[in-house]
Amino acid sequence: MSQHRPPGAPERPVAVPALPDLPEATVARLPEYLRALHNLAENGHETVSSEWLATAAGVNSAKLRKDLSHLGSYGTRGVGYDVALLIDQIEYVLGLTQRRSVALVGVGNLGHALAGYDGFATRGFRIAALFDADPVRVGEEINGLVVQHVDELSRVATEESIAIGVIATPAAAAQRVADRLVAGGVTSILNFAPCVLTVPDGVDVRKVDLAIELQILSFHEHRKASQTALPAAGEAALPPLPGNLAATNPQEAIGT
Amino acid sequence: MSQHRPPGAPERPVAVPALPDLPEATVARLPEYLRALHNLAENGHETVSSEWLATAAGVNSAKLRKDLSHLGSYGTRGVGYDVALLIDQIEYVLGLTQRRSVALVGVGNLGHALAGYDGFATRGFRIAALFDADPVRVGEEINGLVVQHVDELSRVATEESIAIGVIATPAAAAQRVADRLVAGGVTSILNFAPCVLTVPDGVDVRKVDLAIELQILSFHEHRKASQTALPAAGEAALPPLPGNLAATNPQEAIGT
DNA sequence: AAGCGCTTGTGAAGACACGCACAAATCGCG
DNA sequence: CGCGATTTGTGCGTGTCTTCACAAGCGCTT
Repeated sequence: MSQHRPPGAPERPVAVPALPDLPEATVARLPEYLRALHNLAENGHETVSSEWLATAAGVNSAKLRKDLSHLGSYGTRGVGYDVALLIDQIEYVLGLTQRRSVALVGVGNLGHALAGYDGFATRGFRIAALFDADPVRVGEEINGLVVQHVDELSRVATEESIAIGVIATPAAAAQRVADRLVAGGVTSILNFAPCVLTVPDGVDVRKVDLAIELQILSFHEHRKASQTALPAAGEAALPPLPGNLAATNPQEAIGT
Repeated sequence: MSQHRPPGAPERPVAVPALPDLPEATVARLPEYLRALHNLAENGHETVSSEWLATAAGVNSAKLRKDLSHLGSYGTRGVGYDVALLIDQIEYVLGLTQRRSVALVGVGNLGHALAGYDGFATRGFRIAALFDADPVRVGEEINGLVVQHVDELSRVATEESIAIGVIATPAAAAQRVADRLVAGGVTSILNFAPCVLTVPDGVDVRKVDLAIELQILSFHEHRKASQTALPAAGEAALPPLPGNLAATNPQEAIGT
Protein backbone atom coordinates (compact mmCIF):
# COMPACT_ATOMS: atom_id res chain seq x y z
CA MET A 1 0.00 0.00 0.00
CA SER A 2 1.08 3.54 -0.57
CA GLN A 3 2.79 5.24 2.29
CA HIS A 4 2.17 8.58 0.64
CA ARG A 5 -1.37 9.09 1.81
CA PRO A 6 -2.22 9.48 5.49
CA PRO A 7 -4.15 6.46 6.72
CA GLY A 8 -7.20 8.49 7.63
CA ALA A 9 -7.55 10.29 4.32
CA PRO A 10 -10.37 9.43 1.96
CA GLU A 11 -9.60 6.54 -0.28
CA ARG A 12 -9.21 8.55 -3.45
CA PRO A 13 -8.55 12.29 -3.16
CA VAL A 14 -8.32 12.85 -6.91
CA ALA A 15 -11.36 12.03 -8.98
CA VAL A 16 -10.96 9.00 -11.17
CA PRO A 17 -13.11 8.68 -14.26
CA ALA A 18 -14.68 5.39 -13.26
CA LEU A 19 -12.59 2.35 -14.14
CA PRO A 20 -11.07 2.56 -17.58
CA ASP A 21 -10.97 -0.83 -19.18
CA LEU A 22 -7.34 -1.56 -19.70
CA PRO A 23 -5.78 -3.98 -22.16
CA GLU A 24 -4.89 -7.18 -20.38
CA ALA A 25 -1.25 -6.79 -21.33
CA THR A 26 -1.20 -3.42 -19.63
CA VAL A 27 -2.77 -4.77 -16.47
CA ALA A 28 -0.08 -7.42 -16.29
CA ARG A 29 2.63 -4.75 -16.37
CA LEU A 30 1.16 -2.30 -13.88
CA PRO A 31 2.33 -4.28 -10.83
CA GLU A 32 5.86 -4.16 -12.21
CA TYR A 33 5.67 -0.40 -12.59
CA LEU A 34 4.33 -0.19 -9.09
CA ARG A 35 7.23 -2.11 -7.65
CA ALA A 36 9.72 0.11 -9.48
CA LEU A 37 7.90 3.21 -8.26
CA HIS A 38 8.04 2.09 -4.66
CA ASN A 39 11.76 1.61 -5.03
CA LEU A 40 12.09 5.12 -6.40
CA ALA A 41 9.96 6.57 -3.64
CA GLU A 42 12.09 4.90 -0.99
CA ASN A 43 15.14 6.48 -2.57
CA GLY A 44 13.58 9.90 -2.30
CA HIS A 45 12.72 10.52 -5.94
CA GLU A 46 9.68 12.73 -6.40
CA THR A 47 9.43 12.58 -10.15
CA VAL A 48 10.55 10.12 -12.76
CA SER A 49 10.77 10.16 -16.53
CA SER A 50 9.20 7.46 -18.65
CA GLU A 51 12.64 6.45 -19.84
CA TRP A 52 13.88 5.88 -16.33
CA LEU A 53 10.83 4.09 -15.07
CA ALA A 54 10.69 1.94 -18.16
CA THR A 55 14.26 0.78 -17.66
CA ALA A 56 13.58 0.04 -14.02
CA ALA A 57 10.58 -2.04 -15.00
CA GLY A 58 12.30 -3.78 -17.88
CA VAL A 59 10.14 -2.44 -20.71
CA ASN A 60 10.59 0.18 -23.38
CA SER A 61 9.54 3.72 -22.73
CA ALA A 62 6.92 4.03 -25.46
CA LYS A 63 5.09 1.04 -24.10
CA LEU A 64 5.23 2.45 -20.62
CA ARG A 65 3.82 5.80 -21.71
CA LYS A 66 1.03 4.12 -23.62
CA ASP A 67 0.20 1.97 -20.63
CA LEU A 68 0.06 4.95 -18.32
CA SER A 69 -1.95 6.96 -20.81
CA HIS A 70 -4.72 4.40 -20.38
CA LEU A 71 -5.07 5.47 -16.76
CA GLY A 72 -5.62 9.03 -17.88
CA SER A 73 -2.74 11.41 -18.23
CA TYR A 74 -0.79 11.96 -15.10
CA GLY A 75 2.58 13.07 -16.41
CA THR A 76 3.93 16.52 -17.00
CA ARG A 77 5.61 17.17 -20.31
CA GLY A 78 9.19 18.24 -19.96
CA VAL A 79 9.27 16.89 -16.42
CA GLY A 80 7.98 13.37 -16.04
CA TYR A 81 5.61 11.62 -13.69
CA ASP A 82 4.96 12.45 -10.04
CA VAL A 83 6.03 9.30 -8.23
CA ALA A 84 3.63 9.51 -5.31
CA LEU A 85 0.67 10.40 -7.48
CA LEU A 86 1.40 7.60 -9.90
CA ILE A 87 1.66 5.10 -7.06
CA ASP A 88 -1.73 6.14 -5.78
CA GLN A 89 -3.15 5.99 -9.24
CA ILE A 90 -1.90 2.52 -10.03
CA GLU A 91 -2.82 1.18 -6.62
CA TYR A 92 -6.30 2.50 -7.07
CA VAL A 93 -6.74 0.91 -10.46
CA LEU A 94 -5.39 -2.40 -9.22
CA GLY A 95 -7.78 -2.28 -6.32
CA LEU A 96 -5.00 -2.22 -3.76
CA THR A 97 -6.39 0.66 -1.74
CA GLN A 98 -8.08 -1.96 0.39
CA ARG A 99 -6.12 -4.82 1.82
CA ARG A 100 -7.47 -8.01 0.33
CA SER A 101 -7.92 -11.21 2.25
CA VAL A 102 -6.67 -14.44 0.77
CA ALA A 103 -7.43 -18.04 1.63
CA LEU A 104 -4.56 -20.46 1.12
CA VAL A 105 -5.46 -24.08 0.56
CA GLY A 106 -2.84 -26.79 0.81
CA VAL A 107 -0.12 -26.38 3.40
CA GLY A 108 2.33 -28.85 1.96
CA ASN A 109 5.74 -28.12 0.62
CA LEU A 110 4.80 -25.13 -1.49
CA GLY A 111 1.84 -23.95 0.55
CA HIS A 112 3.99 -23.75 3.63
CA ALA A 113 6.40 -21.49 1.83
CA LEU A 114 3.61 -19.30 0.51
CA ALA A 115 2.12 -18.97 3.99
CA GLY A 116 5.45 -17.61 5.17
CA TYR A 117 6.15 -15.45 2.13
CA ASP A 118 6.19 -11.86 3.27
CA GLY A 119 5.93 -10.56 -0.27
CA PHE A 120 2.18 -10.95 -0.03
CA ALA A 121 1.81 -8.91 3.13
CA THR A 122 4.08 -6.14 1.90
CA ARG A 123 2.13 -5.75 -1.28
CA GLY A 124 -1.38 -5.43 -0.09
CA PHE A 125 -2.55 -8.91 0.73
CA ARG A 126 -3.37 -10.64 3.96
CA ILE A 127 -3.47 -14.36 4.26
CA ALA A 128 -6.63 -14.73 6.27
CA ALA A 129 -7.00 -18.48 6.57
CA LEU A 130 -5.12 -21.71 5.91
CA PHE A 131 -6.68 -25.03 4.96
CA ASP A 132 -5.56 -28.57 4.37
CA ALA A 133 -7.21 -31.94 3.91
CA ASP A 134 -4.63 -33.86 5.92
CA PRO A 135 -5.86 -34.26 9.52
CA VAL A 136 -2.26 -34.34 10.67
CA ARG A 137 -1.70 -30.82 9.43
CA VAL A 138 -4.98 -29.41 10.73
CA GLY A 139 -4.34 -27.54 13.94
CA GLU A 140 -0.76 -26.73 13.08
CA GLU A 141 0.08 -23.08 13.53
CA ILE A 142 1.94 -21.20 10.81
CA ASN A 143 2.78 -17.53 11.13
CA GLY A 144 0.11 -17.09 13.77
CA LEU A 145 -2.60 -18.83 11.77
CA VAL A 146 -4.06 -22.21 12.62
CA VAL A 147 -4.58 -24.61 9.74
CA GLN A 148 -8.24 -25.52 9.39
CA HIS A 149 -9.77 -28.52 7.73
CA VAL A 150 -10.77 -28.04 4.14
CA ASP A 151 -14.35 -28.94 5.03
CA GLU A 152 -14.56 -25.56 6.75
CA LEU A 153 -13.45 -23.81 3.59
CA SER A 154 -16.77 -22.66 2.16
CA ARG A 155 -18.12 -21.56 5.52
CA VAL A 156 -15.06 -19.57 6.53
CA ALA A 157 -14.67 -17.99 3.12
CA THR A 158 -18.24 -16.82 3.24
CA GLU A 159 -18.05 -15.56 6.81
CA GLU A 160 -14.85 -13.65 6.31
CA SER A 161 -15.78 -12.36 2.87
CA ILE A 162 -12.69 -13.78 1.28
CA ALA A 163 -12.62 -13.04 -2.43
CA ILE A 164 -9.29 -14.57 -3.43
CA GLY A 165 -8.17 -18.15 -3.04
CA VAL A 166 -4.77 -19.73 -3.59
CA ILE A 167 -4.61 -23.41 -4.42
CA ALA A 168 -1.38 -25.17 -3.50
CA THR A 169 -2.66 -28.71 -3.33
CA PRO A 170 -1.81 -31.73 -5.45
CA ALA A 171 -3.50 -31.67 -8.85
CA ALA A 172 -5.93 -34.41 -7.89
CA ALA A 173 -7.51 -32.27 -5.20
CA ALA A 174 -7.46 -28.93 -7.00
CA GLN A 175 -10.82 -29.07 -8.76
CA ARG A 176 -12.67 -30.03 -5.59
CA VAL A 177 -10.96 -27.21 -3.73
CA ALA A 178 -11.86 -24.78 -6.50
CA ASP A 179 -15.50 -25.83 -6.28
CA ARG A 180 -15.51 -25.18 -2.56
CA LEU A 181 -13.84 -21.83 -2.99
CA VAL A 182 -16.47 -20.82 -5.51
CA ALA A 183 -19.20 -22.08 -3.19
CA GLY A 184 -17.71 -19.87 -0.51
CA GLY A 185 -18.03 -16.82 -2.70
CA VAL A 186 -14.46 -16.62 -3.94
CA THR A 187 -14.27 -15.01 -7.37
CA SER A 188 -10.53 -15.07 -8.04
CA ILE A 189 -8.26 -18.08 -7.85
CA LEU A 190 -4.52 -18.42 -8.12
CA ASN A 191 -3.78 -22.03 -9.01
CA PHE A 192 -0.39 -23.62 -8.40
CA ALA A 193 -1.62 -27.14 -9.11
CA PRO A 194 -0.64 -28.50 -12.51
CA CYS A 195 -4.13 -28.94 -13.91
CA VAL A 196 -6.89 -27.01 -15.61
CA LEU A 197 -9.71 -25.77 -13.42
CA THR A 198 -13.32 -25.47 -14.49
CA VAL A 199 -15.10 -22.57 -12.87
CA PRO A 200 -18.32 -20.66 -13.51
CA ASP A 201 -18.38 -17.46 -15.51
CA GLY A 202 -17.38 -14.49 -13.46
CA VAL A 203 -14.62 -16.34 -11.64
CA ASP A 204 -11.07 -15.53 -12.69
CA VAL A 205 -8.34 -18.12 -12.58
CA ARG A 206 -4.64 -17.51 -13.00
CA LYS A 207 -2.28 -20.42 -13.16
CA VAL A 208 1.32 -20.61 -12.10
CA ASP A 209 3.12 -23.80 -12.99
CA LEU A 210 6.72 -23.87 -11.92
CA ALA A 211 7.64 -26.83 -14.08
CA ILE A 212 6.17 -25.21 -17.17
CA GLU A 213 8.45 -22.25 -16.76
CA LEU A 214 11.42 -24.56 -16.73
CA GLN A 215 10.15 -26.40 -19.77
CA ILE A 216 9.91 -23.16 -21.70
CA LEU A 217 13.48 -22.38 -20.74
CA SER A 218 14.42 -25.89 -21.80
CA PHE A 219 13.03 -25.20 -25.25
CA HIS A 220 15.24 -22.16 -25.62
CA GLU A 221 18.23 -24.15 -24.41
CA HIS A 222 17.46 -26.77 -27.01
CA ARG A 223 17.13 -24.17 -29.72
CA LYS A 224 20.34 -22.43 -28.78
CA ALA A 225 22.19 -25.74 -28.66
CA SER A 226 20.91 -26.92 -32.02
CA GLN A 227 21.89 -23.64 -33.62
CA THR A 228 25.48 -23.78 -32.43
CA ALA A 229 25.82 -27.51 -32.96
CA LEU A 230 24.54 -27.81 -36.50
CA PRO A 231 26.34 -25.37 -38.79
CA ALA A 232 25.44 -27.56 -41.78
CA ALA A 233 21.70 -27.67 -41.22
CA GLY A 234 19.39 -25.87 -43.61
CA GLU A 235 19.87 -22.68 -41.70
CA ALA A 236 23.55 -22.65 -42.58
CA ALA A 237 23.60 -18.90 -42.94
CA LEU A 238 23.15 -18.35 -39.23
CA PRO A 239 26.29 -17.21 -37.44
CA PRO A 240 27.38 -19.41 -34.50
CA LEU A 241 25.61 -17.31 -31.92
CA PRO A 242 23.25 -14.88 -33.58
CA GLY A 243 22.29 -13.52 -30.19
CA ASN A 244 18.79 -14.02 -31.51
CA LEU A 245 17.50 -10.56 -32.08
CA ALA A 246 14.42 -9.40 -30.33
CA ALA A 247 13.79 -12.77 -28.80
CA THR A 248 16.37 -12.40 -26.09
CA ASN A 249 15.95 -8.81 -25.04
CA PRO A 250 14.81 -8.26 -21.47
CA GLN A 251 11.27 -7.26 -22.40
CA GLU A 252 10.40 -10.45 -24.15
CA ALA A 253 12.24 -12.64 -21.76
CA ILE A 254 10.40 -11.08 -18.88
CA GLY A 255 7.01 -11.00 -20.47
CA THR A 256 4.41 -13.27 -19.00
CA MET B 1 9.85 -37.71 -19.84
CA SER B 2 7.99 -40.15 -22.00
CA GLN B 3 7.48 -43.63 -20.67
CA HIS B 4 6.53 -44.80 -24.14
CA ARG B 5 10.01 -45.35 -25.43
CA PRO B 6 12.28 -48.04 -23.93
CA PRO B 7 15.15 -46.43 -22.04
CA GLY B 8 17.76 -47.93 -24.31
CA ALA B 9 16.20 -46.88 -27.60
CA PRO B 10 17.76 -44.14 -29.72
CA GLU B 11 16.75 -40.72 -28.65
CA ARG B 12 14.61 -39.90 -31.67
CA PRO B 13 13.34 -42.80 -33.78
CA VAL B 14 11.32 -40.63 -36.13
CA ALA B 15 13.15 -38.06 -38.19
CA VAL B 16 12.45 -34.51 -37.19
CA PRO B 17 12.89 -31.74 -39.72
CA ALA B 18 15.42 -29.72 -37.75
CA LEU B 19 13.93 -27.37 -35.19
CA PRO B 20 11.02 -25.38 -36.53
CA ASP B 21 10.96 -21.92 -35.04
CA LEU B 22 7.76 -21.77 -33.12
CA PRO B 23 5.81 -18.70 -32.10
CA GLU B 24 6.58 -17.86 -28.50
CA ALA B 25 2.92 -18.18 -27.58
CA THR B 26 2.90 -21.70 -28.92
CA VAL B 27 5.99 -22.68 -26.96
CA ALA B 28 4.33 -21.49 -23.79
CA ARG B 29 1.38 -23.80 -24.39
CA LEU B 30 3.26 -26.95 -25.39
CA PRO B 31 4.05 -27.94 -21.80
CA GLU B 32 0.37 -27.76 -20.99
CA TYR B 33 -0.46 -30.07 -23.88
CA LEU B 34 2.26 -32.37 -22.73
CA ARG B 35 0.82 -32.65 -19.25
CA ALA B 36 -2.63 -33.39 -20.61
CA LEU B 37 -1.19 -36.00 -22.95
CA HIS B 38 0.60 -37.77 -20.13
CA ASN B 39 -2.66 -37.95 -18.24
CA LEU B 40 -4.36 -39.45 -21.27
CA ALA B 41 -1.57 -41.97 -21.76
CA GLU B 42 -1.81 -43.07 -18.15
CA ASN B 43 -5.49 -43.69 -18.65
CA GLY B 44 -4.80 -45.89 -21.61
CA HIS B 45 -5.89 -43.60 -24.43
CA GLU B 46 -3.98 -44.19 -27.64
CA THR B 47 -5.44 -41.42 -29.75
CA VAL B 48 -7.06 -38.12 -28.95
CA SER B 49 -8.96 -35.56 -30.98
CA SER B 50 -8.00 -31.92 -31.03
CA GLU B 51 -11.28 -31.01 -29.40
CA TRP B 52 -10.69 -33.34 -26.50
CA LEU B 53 -7.06 -32.43 -25.95
CA ALA B 54 -7.84 -28.74 -26.26
CA THR B 55 -10.44 -28.94 -23.53
CA ALA B 56 -8.07 -30.87 -21.32
CA ALA B 57 -5.45 -28.21 -21.79
CA GLY B 58 -7.83 -25.30 -21.37
CA VAL B 59 -7.56 -23.82 -24.85
CA ASN B 60 -9.74 -23.85 -27.94
CA SER B 61 -9.31 -26.52 -30.54
CA ALA B 62 -8.38 -24.32 -33.48
CA LYS B 63 -5.51 -22.87 -31.50
CA LEU B 64 -4.35 -26.31 -30.50
CA ARG B 65 -4.38 -27.58 -34.08
CA LYS B 66 -2.46 -24.58 -35.30
CA ASP B 67 0.08 -25.00 -32.52
CA LEU B 68 0.59 -28.65 -33.37
CA SER B 69 0.76 -27.91 -37.07
CA HIS B 70 3.89 -25.90 -36.35
CA LEU B 71 5.61 -29.09 -35.25
CA GLY B 72 4.78 -30.69 -38.57
CA SER B 73 1.60 -32.62 -39.03
CA TYR B 74 1.22 -35.61 -36.81
CA GLY B 75 -2.53 -36.09 -36.73
CA THR B 76 -4.73 -38.36 -38.80
CA ARG B 77 -7.85 -36.81 -40.28
CA GLY B 78 -10.98 -38.47 -39.13
CA VAL B 79 -9.14 -40.02 -36.20
CA GLY B 80 -7.07 -37.59 -34.20
CA TYR B 81 -3.54 -37.58 -32.82
CA ASP B 82 -1.50 -40.54 -31.67
CA VAL B 83 -0.91 -39.85 -28.00
CA ALA B 84 2.46 -41.57 -27.64
CA LEU B 85 3.81 -40.09 -30.84
CA LEU B 86 2.69 -36.61 -29.91
CA ILE B 87 4.31 -36.91 -26.49
CA ASP B 88 7.61 -37.87 -28.06
CA GLN B 89 7.29 -35.06 -30.56
CA ILE B 90 6.60 -32.35 -28.01
CA GLU B 91 9.24 -33.63 -25.62
CA TYR B 92 11.76 -33.54 -28.40
CA VAL B 93 10.91 -30.00 -29.40
CA LEU B 94 11.04 -28.83 -25.80
CA GLY B 95 14.42 -30.45 -25.39
CA LEU B 96 13.17 -32.80 -22.70
CA THR B 97 14.70 -35.93 -24.18
CA GLN B 98 17.68 -35.22 -22.01
CA ARG B 99 17.27 -34.61 -18.32
CA ARG B 100 18.43 -31.06 -17.59
CA SER B 101 20.39 -30.05 -14.54
CA VAL B 102 19.30 -27.04 -12.57
CA ALA B 103 21.09 -24.95 -9.98
CA LEU B 104 18.89 -23.50 -7.26
CA VAL B 105 20.16 -20.40 -5.50
CA GLY B 106 18.57 -19.23 -2.27
CA VAL B 107 17.37 -21.84 0.16
CA GLY B 108 15.09 -19.63 2.20
CA ASN B 109 11.38 -19.94 2.53
CA LEU B 110 10.59 -20.37 -1.13
CA GLY B 111 13.83 -21.99 -2.19
CA HIS B 112 13.39 -24.68 0.39
CA ALA B 113 10.01 -25.52 -1.05
CA LEU B 114 11.36 -25.56 -4.58
CA ALA B 115 14.17 -27.88 -3.57
CA GLY B 116 11.60 -30.32 -2.29
CA TYR B 117 9.12 -29.89 -5.13
CA ASP B 118 8.87 -33.19 -6.95
CA GLY B 119 7.17 -31.61 -9.93
CA PHE B 120 10.60 -30.74 -11.27
CA ALA B 121 11.94 -34.25 -11.10
CA THR B 122 8.85 -35.80 -12.62
CA ARG B 123 8.95 -33.47 -15.56
CA GLY B 124 12.48 -33.82 -16.76
CA PHE B 125 14.59 -31.70 -14.46
CA ARG B 126 17.15 -32.54 -11.86
CA ILE B 127 18.16 -30.11 -9.18
CA ALA B 128 21.89 -30.61 -9.28
CA ALA B 129 23.12 -28.13 -6.71
CA LEU B 130 21.87 -25.80 -3.99
CA PHE B 131 23.46 -22.52 -2.96
CA ASP B 132 22.93 -19.88 -0.33
CA ALA B 133 24.83 -16.88 0.94
CA ASP B 134 23.96 -17.44 4.58
CA PRO B 135 26.77 -19.39 6.30
CA VAL B 136 24.23 -20.88 8.68
CA ARG B 137 22.46 -22.59 5.82
CA VAL B 138 25.59 -23.77 4.06
CA GLY B 139 26.15 -27.42 4.85
CA GLU B 140 22.49 -28.14 5.49
CA GLU B 141 21.24 -31.16 3.63
CA ILE B 142 17.99 -30.98 1.68
CA ASN B 143 16.66 -33.93 -0.26
CA GLY B 144 20.09 -35.49 -0.36
CA LEU B 145 21.84 -32.36 -1.54
CA VAL B 146 24.20 -30.28 0.57
CA VAL B 147 23.78 -26.52 0.39
CA GLN B 148 26.96 -24.91 -0.89
CA HIS B 149 28.13 -21.36 -0.46
CA VAL B 150 27.20 -19.02 -3.25
CA ASP B 151 30.89 -18.28 -3.82
CA GLU B 152 31.17 -21.78 -5.28
CA LEU B 153 28.39 -21.05 -7.73
CA SER B 154 30.33 -20.18 -10.87
CA ARG B 155 32.84 -22.97 -10.36
CA VAL B 156 30.27 -25.69 -9.74
CA ALA B 157 28.00 -24.53 -12.55
CA THR B 158 30.90 -24.71 -14.97
CA GLU B 159 32.14 -28.07 -13.75
CA GLU B 160 28.75 -29.71 -13.83
CA SER B 161 27.68 -28.06 -17.09
CA ILE B 162 24.57 -26.61 -15.55
CA ALA B 163 22.63 -24.59 -18.08
CA ILE B 164 19.61 -23.51 -16.05
CA GLY B 165 19.59 -21.50 -12.85
CA VAL B 166 16.73 -20.72 -10.49
CA ILE B 167 16.97 -17.62 -8.34
CA ALA B 168 14.98 -17.69 -5.12
CA THR B 169 16.90 -15.08 -3.19
CA PRO B 170 15.78 -11.68 -1.90
CA ALA B 171 15.63 -9.04 -4.62
CA ALA B 172 18.74 -7.30 -3.34
CA ALA B 173 20.91 -10.31 -4.06
CA ALA B 174 19.34 -11.41 -7.31
CA GLN B 175 21.45 -9.43 -9.76
CA ARG B 176 24.72 -10.56 -8.20
CA VAL B 177 23.52 -14.14 -8.32
CA ALA B 178 22.50 -13.75 -11.94
CA ASP B 179 25.96 -12.42 -12.79
CA ARG B 180 27.57 -15.44 -11.18
CA LEU B 181 25.24 -17.82 -12.94
CA VAL B 182 26.15 -16.25 -16.26
CA ALA B 183 29.80 -16.42 -15.35
CA GLY B 184 29.33 -20.11 -14.71
CA GLY B 185 27.94 -20.65 -18.17
CA VAL B 186 24.25 -20.67 -17.34
CA THR B 187 22.16 -19.48 -20.27
CA SER B 188 18.64 -19.75 -18.86
CA ILE B 189 17.41 -18.23 -15.62
CA LEU B 190 14.13 -18.57 -13.79
CA ASN B 191 13.82 -15.60 -11.47
CA PHE B 192 11.53 -15.59 -8.45
CA ALA B 193 12.97 -12.41 -7.00
CA PRO B 194 10.83 -9.32 -7.49
CA CYS B 195 13.27 -7.33 -9.59
CA VAL B 196 14.47 -6.91 -13.15
CA LEU B 197 17.64 -8.72 -14.12
CA THR B 198 20.18 -7.49 -16.61
CA VAL B 199 21.88 -10.26 -18.54
CA PRO B 200 23.96 -10.51 -21.71
CA ASP B 201 22.40 -11.38 -25.05
CA GLY B 202 21.90 -15.07 -25.48
CA VAL B 203 20.77 -15.57 -21.91
CA ASP B 204 17.05 -16.11 -21.40
CA VAL B 205 15.28 -14.93 -18.30
CA ARG B 206 11.78 -15.80 -17.20
CA LYS B 207 10.28 -14.16 -14.20
CA VAL B 208 7.70 -15.49 -11.79
CA ASP B 209 6.41 -13.02 -9.24
CA LEU B 210 3.83 -14.46 -6.92
CA ALA B 211 2.63 -11.11 -5.65
CA ILE B 212 2.12 -9.80 -9.17
CA GLU B 213 -0.25 -12.64 -9.92
CA LEU B 214 -2.33 -11.66 -6.93
CA GLN B 215 -2.28 -8.03 -7.95
CA ILE B 216 -3.62 -8.92 -11.36
CA LEU B 217 -6.42 -10.86 -9.71
CA SER B 218 -7.01 -7.90 -7.45
CA PHE B 219 -7.57 -5.71 -10.49
CA HIS B 220 -10.25 -8.04 -11.76
CA GLU B 221 -11.86 -8.12 -8.33
CA HIS B 222 -11.91 -4.36 -8.35
CA ARG B 223 -13.42 -4.26 -11.81
CA LYS B 224 -16.06 -6.82 -10.98
CA ALA B 225 -16.96 -4.97 -7.80
CA SER B 226 -17.31 -1.64 -9.54
CA GLN B 227 -19.51 -3.21 -12.18
CA THR B 228 -21.97 -4.83 -9.81
CA ALA B 229 -22.00 -1.73 -7.65
CA LEU B 230 -23.26 0.26 -10.61
CA PRO B 231 -26.42 -1.52 -11.75
CA ALA B 232 -26.78 1.09 -14.47
CA ALA B 233 -24.01 -0.63 -16.38
CA GLY B 234 -25.09 -2.85 -19.23
CA GLU B 235 -24.26 -6.10 -17.51
CA ALA B 236 -27.06 -7.25 -15.23
CA ALA B 237 -26.43 -9.66 -12.39
CA LEU B 238 -24.69 -12.88 -13.27
CA PRO B 239 -26.71 -16.09 -13.06
CA PRO B 240 -26.33 -17.42 -9.49
CA LEU B 241 -24.33 -20.56 -10.15
CA PRO B 242 -24.20 -21.96 -13.67
CA GLY B 243 -22.74 -25.19 -12.37
CA ASN B 244 -20.23 -27.31 -14.21
CA LEU B 245 -20.96 -28.19 -17.77
CA ALA B 246 -21.70 -31.72 -18.72
CA ALA B 247 -20.39 -34.58 -16.65
CA THR B 248 -18.68 -36.00 -19.71
CA ASN B 249 -16.05 -33.34 -20.17
CA PRO B 250 -12.48 -34.36 -20.91
CA GLN B 251 -11.15 -33.12 -17.58
CA GLU B 252 -13.07 -35.73 -15.66
CA ALA B 253 -12.21 -38.49 -18.07
CA ILE B 254 -8.57 -37.69 -17.62
CA GLY B 255 -8.83 -37.97 -13.91
CA THR B 256 -5.98 -35.76 -12.81
C1' DA C 1 -16.02 -49.66 -54.35
C1' DA C 2 -18.56 -45.91 -53.21
C1' DG C 3 -20.53 -43.00 -49.81
C1' DC C 4 -20.73 -40.90 -45.37
C1' DG C 5 -19.34 -38.94 -41.10
C1' DC C 6 -15.68 -37.30 -38.61
C1' DT C 7 -11.39 -34.70 -37.90
C1' DT C 8 -7.33 -32.39 -39.34
C1' DG C 9 -4.77 -28.59 -41.49
C1' DT C 10 -4.88 -23.97 -43.13
C1' DG C 11 -6.24 -19.54 -45.68
C1' DA C 12 -8.02 -15.35 -44.50
C1' DA C 13 -9.84 -11.93 -41.55
C1' DG C 14 -10.06 -9.78 -37.38
C1' DA C 15 -8.16 -8.37 -32.88
C1' DC C 16 -4.53 -7.12 -30.29
C1' DA C 17 0.00 -5.49 -29.12
C1' DC C 18 4.25 -3.16 -30.12
C1' DG C 19 7.45 0.53 -31.24
C1' DC C 20 8.65 4.50 -34.02
C1' DA C 21 8.58 9.10 -34.61
C1' DC C 22 6.81 13.48 -33.98
C1' DA C 23 3.64 17.23 -32.48
C1' DA C 24 2.20 19.39 -28.29
C1' DA C 25 3.13 20.95 -23.78
C1' DT C 26 5.91 22.41 -19.98
C1' DC C 27 9.88 24.30 -17.52
C1' DG C 28 14.02 27.04 -16.85
C1' DC C 29 16.90 30.61 -18.24
C1' DG C 30 18.56 34.62 -20.25
C1' DC D 1 8.81 37.67 -22.40
C1' DG D 2 10.52 34.51 -25.61
C1' DC D 3 13.31 30.59 -26.74
C1' DG D 4 15.34 26.18 -26.45
C1' DA D 5 15.69 21.86 -24.06
C1' DT D 6 13.12 18.21 -22.46
C1' DT D 7 9.54 14.88 -22.07
C1' DT D 8 4.86 13.40 -22.60
C1' DG D 9 0.94 11.61 -25.35
C1' DT D 10 -0.45 9.44 -29.53
C1' DG D 11 -1.31 8.43 -34.65
C1' DC D 12 0.18 5.03 -37.51
C1' DG D 13 2.53 1.26 -39.72
C1' DT D 14 3.93 -3.44 -38.62
C1' DG D 15 3.97 -7.80 -36.85
C1' DT D 16 1.99 -11.40 -33.95
C1' DC D 17 -1.74 -13.98 -32.14
C1' DT D 18 -6.42 -15.67 -32.36
C1' DT D 19 -10.50 -17.33 -34.39
C1' DC D 20 -13.55 -18.75 -37.97
C1' DA D 21 -14.83 -21.59 -41.55
C1' DC D 22 -14.13 -24.95 -44.83
C1' DA D 23 -11.70 -28.00 -48.13
C1' DA D 24 -9.07 -32.17 -48.00
C1' DG D 25 -8.21 -36.60 -46.11
C1' DC D 26 -9.14 -40.77 -43.54
C1' DG D 27 -11.61 -44.91 -42.02
C1' DC D 28 -15.83 -47.39 -41.48
C1' DT D 29 -19.94 -49.23 -43.29
C1' DT D 30 -22.78 -50.92 -46.65
